[in-house]
Amino acid sequence: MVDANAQSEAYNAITYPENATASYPMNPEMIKVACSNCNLRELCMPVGLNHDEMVKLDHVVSTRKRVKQGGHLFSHGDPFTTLYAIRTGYFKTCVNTEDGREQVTGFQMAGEIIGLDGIVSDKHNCNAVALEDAEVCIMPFENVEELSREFPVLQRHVHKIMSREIVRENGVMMLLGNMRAEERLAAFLLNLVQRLHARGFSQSEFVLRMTREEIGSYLGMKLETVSRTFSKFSEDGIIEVKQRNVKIINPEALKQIYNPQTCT
Amino acid sequence: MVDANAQSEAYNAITYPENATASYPMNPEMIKVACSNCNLRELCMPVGLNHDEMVKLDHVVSTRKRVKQGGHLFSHGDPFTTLYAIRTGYFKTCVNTEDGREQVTGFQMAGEIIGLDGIVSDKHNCNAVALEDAEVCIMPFENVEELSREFPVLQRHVHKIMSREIVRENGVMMLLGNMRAEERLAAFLLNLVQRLHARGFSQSEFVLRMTREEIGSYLGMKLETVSRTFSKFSEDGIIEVKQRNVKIINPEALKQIYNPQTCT
DNA sequence: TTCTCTGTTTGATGTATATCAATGAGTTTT
DNA sequence: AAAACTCATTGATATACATCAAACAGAGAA
Repeated sequence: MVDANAQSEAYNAITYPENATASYPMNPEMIKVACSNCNLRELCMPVGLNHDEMVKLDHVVSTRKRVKQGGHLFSHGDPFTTLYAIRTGYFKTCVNTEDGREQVTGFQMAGEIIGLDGIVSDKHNCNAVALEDAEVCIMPFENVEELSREFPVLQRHVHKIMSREIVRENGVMMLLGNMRAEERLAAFLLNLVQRLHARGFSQSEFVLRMTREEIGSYLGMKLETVSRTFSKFSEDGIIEVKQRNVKIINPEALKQIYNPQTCT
Repeated sequence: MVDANAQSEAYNAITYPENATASYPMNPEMIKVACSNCNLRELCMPVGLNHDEMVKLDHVVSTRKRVKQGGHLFSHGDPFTTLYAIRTGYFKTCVNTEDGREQVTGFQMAGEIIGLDGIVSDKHNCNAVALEDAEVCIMPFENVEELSREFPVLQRHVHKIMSREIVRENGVMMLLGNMRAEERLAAFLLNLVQRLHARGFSQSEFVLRMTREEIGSYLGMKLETVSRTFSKFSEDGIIEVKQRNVKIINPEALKQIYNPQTCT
């Protein structure tokens, strides 16, 4: 029903120098990189730069780094030095209570920026875990700030990224505080499909990268409730679900269930 | 048991030119202002600036504005042009669903910055409502960005403020997604008292500026549950409550109830 | 193939919190 | 001072979701 690998591999096709790792013998996971010919540019970098500016911007990103499925890009308490732009793969960010409860605070995909939580205290305040083998661009925050002072358009872009994250979290608070299970899951699916569509994927079919438990953690419900709500949607003919393969049959019905907040 | 007005009036004592409003005849709510002698400086501005830098920073803040209790500092959809630093009074920020449900996304007090939600789309994405008569400093975002490019210390400060908001919201997501009513209220009270203490108020006694319903909206529970939980804490000898007056008798017990996340 | 493991689905039952309802306390208006 | 209003408290009952439990499905490993 859905090609399980299409989402990831579309971006694995990006080329970079074959000998890149050779210049960083101490860390084979580090890879040299240039934004100016990255096809995710519009997703993670400001638009409307001239050639000179693009060349300078290349210096923001120093190298790349690979993270295996289940691996931590960073963990709570790690010193913060850099932001990361996701190139391929999916991540979750999460915080934990002392007694081991986990709250997923977001799912991130290609082109999205991760690590903003670390700026305030120079330490990361959450964990970033790869949901599948992933590759990120390393953007040392010193560089970002330095170039931001030089390029107002980059400065504005950085501010917008942070503001977008604040607004996104406002929306999650609304979900968690005011909405019922069906509304939460509808909102989640609509958001996911919208972001995938912006990356050139189908508006209707996709593969979930996370478990029912992780979805539940994000949406403040138990995995059984997530599963039951999927089944309910399926019985109602709104979606087709088979394990992690999802096909949206009736997006309008989903939108109706998710009484959309005026603030989106 | 608690002096209901102390919190507000402590900051009303700040002086500013008596004839300030006269220079803005078109809008008597606008008041000229200087940060360099504002006693909230350390709360809303970076520390470690020399005299010249301070003078320049004064230009970030153009004027002040008063908002009456219940008045909107800004509303969802309003064009975004400026950040606001709260000088006196308390605010809530909230978002609404189409069908009228409200989610309070935060309570803000003196020295805190409000309006970051507007940067991403040049429109405000939430409402800011004064919980009591309030006064804010207007900081046109153009000015903030311009001076940020000039002063790395201000730039870093702005980034930290935005990052802090992201981390705060992560914590609220944890509350809403994983915690029970008692844990939520304990966390809320501890956070409030900590912020008030940082402003020179008592660590134990304070006056709530918001209704049970607003607390409930913030914490994802109904006003009756908020009230019952207050009563429970009171019966257990952890706090004393009378209407909006709260006295914390046993802060350790509160901390124990609020199984603190490792991420704070 | 069969075994094992992890993740998913579905059913039966329990519970924290919501809902409905009435009373009470403070504050402002008349 | 009484009336009218908003906000808070408390009780009785309802319910959405959690919890407990068992079966099931797909992916690797032996």
